[in-house]
Amino acid sequence: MLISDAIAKIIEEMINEGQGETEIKRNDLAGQIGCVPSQINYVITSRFTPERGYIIESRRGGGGYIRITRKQMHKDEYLMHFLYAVGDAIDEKEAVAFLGNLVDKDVITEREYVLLCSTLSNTALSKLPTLARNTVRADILRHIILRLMK
Amino acid sequence: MLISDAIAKIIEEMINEGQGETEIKRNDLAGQIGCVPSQINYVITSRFTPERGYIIESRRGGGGYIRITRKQMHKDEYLMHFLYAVGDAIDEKEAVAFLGNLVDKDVITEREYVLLCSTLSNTALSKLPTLARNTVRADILRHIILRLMK
DNA sequence: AAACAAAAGTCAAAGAAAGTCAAAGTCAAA
DNA sequence: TTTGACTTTGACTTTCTTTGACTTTTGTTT
Repeated sequence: MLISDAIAKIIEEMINEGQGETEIKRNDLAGQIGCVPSQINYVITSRFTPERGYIIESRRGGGGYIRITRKQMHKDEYLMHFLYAVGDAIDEKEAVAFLGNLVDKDVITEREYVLLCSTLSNTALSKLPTLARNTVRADILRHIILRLMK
Repeated sequence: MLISDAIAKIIEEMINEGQGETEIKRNDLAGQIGCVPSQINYVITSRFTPERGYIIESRRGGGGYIRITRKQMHKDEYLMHFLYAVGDAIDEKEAVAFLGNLVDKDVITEREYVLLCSTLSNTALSKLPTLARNTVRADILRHIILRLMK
């Protein structure tokens, strides 16, 4: 398993134990795991992103910390937020992350998630050049969101 | 025998051993077989296609992989029939009719129907010229059907 | 206040995989 | 014998991860 995935798993557990919130000491955690401190940043920026519903706060210096909070939003808020956040182009990874959030918020079911993911996948859109793919995907995703807001 | 066929055979065996699913390391496999890595891609795109009931997922970079999943064909002949019936291109009206049928047969819910219709609508695909629209729609619809066969 | 120590942040280079694409080869059918 | 579908190959690109040197911010001590 990748170190980054292991780190992400540890952090997730901490967040669960802390009811949606945790505070980590970057250097300590890196020490425990046996990686360079900046890898913690990498994991946070690549996996605990706003699109996936996390908020990051931190402080340097003595008594410094990194706080990670899982965002609690309400359905309509989420949908509105997503509608804007989608933009006019979006890649598969990001789109899947958005839909994953909707599952977490019980806006869609796990099954709907799987089905909708398949409609947005690169392979489903493989006939299109990458650029067009991302704009068409954004169009489809926006349609989905609009439907859900009805 | 063609190298590509040999590769396909190996992959098939791996899928069988893995109960319908396997994860390959492209470079390793190419090394074992003694072909260039990109030939693995060729084999996958030419033989493990969605039309034949395979789903491909992959990741680049460290810890990268290619995952191939086979959908059990025999499981639902009804869907199988649909898969072929979709064809290369399909207009919105026809696609909606297909999905409607799935609702009638209780394969999908009314809500799933509405959501999926929105992903196949002309407005969602409005950026594409009519011709491309119908082929992309067919691709998406086939992906949906494959997912349902899981 | 100045200096020092203790965090966290930034960034770019190097490494590890997979993806893309087009040129060239093969081979059977027309 | 030309054509066209399918295959093989490899150069180049893109994505994701790991690492470490350097910077910035904050708290503590003199």
